[in-house]
Amino acid sequence: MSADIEKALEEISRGAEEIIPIEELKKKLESGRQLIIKLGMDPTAPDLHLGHTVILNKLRTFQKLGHKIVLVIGDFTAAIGDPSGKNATRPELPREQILENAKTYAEQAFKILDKDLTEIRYNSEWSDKLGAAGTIRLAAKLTVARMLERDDFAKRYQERQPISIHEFLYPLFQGYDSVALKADVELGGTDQKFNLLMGRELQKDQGMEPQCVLMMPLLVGLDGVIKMSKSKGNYIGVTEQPEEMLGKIMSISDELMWNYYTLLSAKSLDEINSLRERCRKDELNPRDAKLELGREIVARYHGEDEAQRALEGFKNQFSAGALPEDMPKLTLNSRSIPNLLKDAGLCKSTSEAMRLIEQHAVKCEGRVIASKGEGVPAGEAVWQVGKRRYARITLQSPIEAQS
RNA sequence: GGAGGGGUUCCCGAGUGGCCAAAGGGAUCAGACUGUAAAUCUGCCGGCUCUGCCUUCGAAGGUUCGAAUCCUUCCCCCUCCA
Repeated sequence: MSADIEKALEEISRGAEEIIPIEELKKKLESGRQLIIKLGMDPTAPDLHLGHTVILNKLRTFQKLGHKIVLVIGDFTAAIGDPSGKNATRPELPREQILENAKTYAEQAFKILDKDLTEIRYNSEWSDKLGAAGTIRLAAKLTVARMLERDDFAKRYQERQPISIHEFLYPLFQGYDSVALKADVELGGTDQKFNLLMGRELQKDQGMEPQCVLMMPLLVGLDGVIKMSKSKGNYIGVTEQPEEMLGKIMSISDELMWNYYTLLSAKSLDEINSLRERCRKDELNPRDAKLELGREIVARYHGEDEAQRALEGFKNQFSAGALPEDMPKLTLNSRSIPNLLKDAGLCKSTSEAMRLIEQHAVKCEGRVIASKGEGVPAGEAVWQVGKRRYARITLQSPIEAQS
């Protein structure tokens, strides 16, 4: 095996949970031809977050090696809803919603992928043509026993949770995508193993060279417990502002930071291990290691300058206690402090504002507001709620003190 | 088609006529401690013109001085039998 192939394989394997079978992948790479790399996307969540980028980064690796990326938008299969890792049947999505989601998805994916080297396909293109007869032929490829081996189905079956027949079809259609595209490699999360392997089965059945399967681990969300997902609110979106992004990365636990380093950073494993070792020996404050991770990730989506700016802002604000550089500027005319906070969007409701005032969480020009009945003179002032919410508010007329 | 179980505030889950804006836990949020980390402790945890008022317990009606709790109809979910 040549040194180039060796290097490519190393790059591809990095951070991967599992590659099946690695020998075949080696052979494919050695063949020298342009490989077709497939990634299926279930267009249910339109906003891309760092969790999705783990796999997109891997696709980018393939792209850099000159291979062809095919993003398969599962507009057909979305009508089924991927049962992977679910303990319940998924709701069906309306068609327009699917297309809308897919569009947003693709746009955001191009923050990472080279648009010119990426092909986007919709799987309804070939799946629609199958028809009822084709679907039955497809369904004949797999036995119920095999299907029930799947962990998620097995679990649901055992727990007497319902499994709809159509959910059995999902892996088959996803596998059929690989047949239609003649995919060489398919990427996916570890929860996709069964579906990914189905592609191999069906391709073999068609007398094709079966695809290799590369699985990436799921990225854990900000809470450090469950996987990153929009619906759980524990995510960092790729379109988020630099400050927001950096702030969120800084709020993850130290332990999670190393996981993020492995899956998201472009640094070599050696570099990462060295950082880790230095933290362990107290030569490096874990906070600084985290700042470096944050800088790298912000730079990826917003550029080096923006990252540097966010980094400085963060240091000033939290290490030196300064005010953030840009905060919302508002002109208001409110009748009491709770109303002011609500009007400014710093609190959801006046009730919440009152609670926060009682908890000494509200500051005006750095001074803690002791009572909701305090008077406030007209003019500009910086208001702060908690550690993160700020606004520069110009008050048109003074707020009278109340008892 | 038949039998049974269930829908409670962000989530889980108690409550079966007044003491219920609704126990307990979780999540979030805030305060203390910090490195805007974790852990820990404390508080808050429907809304408002806030010592009071208004809206919430699947939906709509009804009984009652008073209903999340009782009655009627409807909607939805689940289990078992076929």
